[in-house]
Amino acid sequence: MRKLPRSFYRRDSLELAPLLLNKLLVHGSRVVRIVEVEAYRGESDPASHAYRGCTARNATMFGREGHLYVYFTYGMHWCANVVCGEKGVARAVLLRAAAPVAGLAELRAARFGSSARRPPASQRDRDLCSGPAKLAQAMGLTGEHDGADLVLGDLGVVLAADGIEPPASPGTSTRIGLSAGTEQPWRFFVTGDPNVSRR
DNA sequence: ACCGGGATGTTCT
DNA sequence: GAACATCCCGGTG
Repeated sequence: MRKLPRSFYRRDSLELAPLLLNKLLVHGSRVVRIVEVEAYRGESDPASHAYRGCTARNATMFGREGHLYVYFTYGMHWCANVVCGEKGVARAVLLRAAAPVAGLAELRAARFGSSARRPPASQRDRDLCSGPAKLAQAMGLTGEHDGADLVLGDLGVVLAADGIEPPASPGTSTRIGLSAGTEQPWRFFVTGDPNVSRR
């Protein structure tokens, strides 16, 4: 398991997004393998939080590459992005889904509660991280992790590579859940992985 | 299986 | 006041 250097993040979000597939996201003892992402491209992208410039909410997106951008939405959900590009240029990749790898008990507790009873059919492993807010909830990522440096491992959050390469031909589609910028095929996913979010 | 609506509160117009 | 990079549950077929 090899932590990714700063230079890995020094690319445009469109280039970084498919490279994030099959990378490991680590938070303490919890480890997941990223299987679905979306690229966002700042000022030129009407779907991006940075489309109308830098605000208190999206400031991390304009900051240094290799940091987490975590935002709050729909009054109850957190979503996590990886900031890339160069400082001052708002580029980020939304982490949309992942496969559980380690720390399954903690992932389940964070998503479904710590009750010891047998989970119902809806509480399957593929429901742990099969969406951006589910992924953040399972991994325990909230506003306190906004701005965390993945290269330094701030707050125990790290991005790492193991033996698994990104897919040579990832699946692609338009981005999900938007009302603008819906034309660009800037969603990338590991074809056939059961943890990829469903439409 | 699919579809519709409610939850819940921050951010920006 | 509206929108929101979402999710869950309960309806119906």
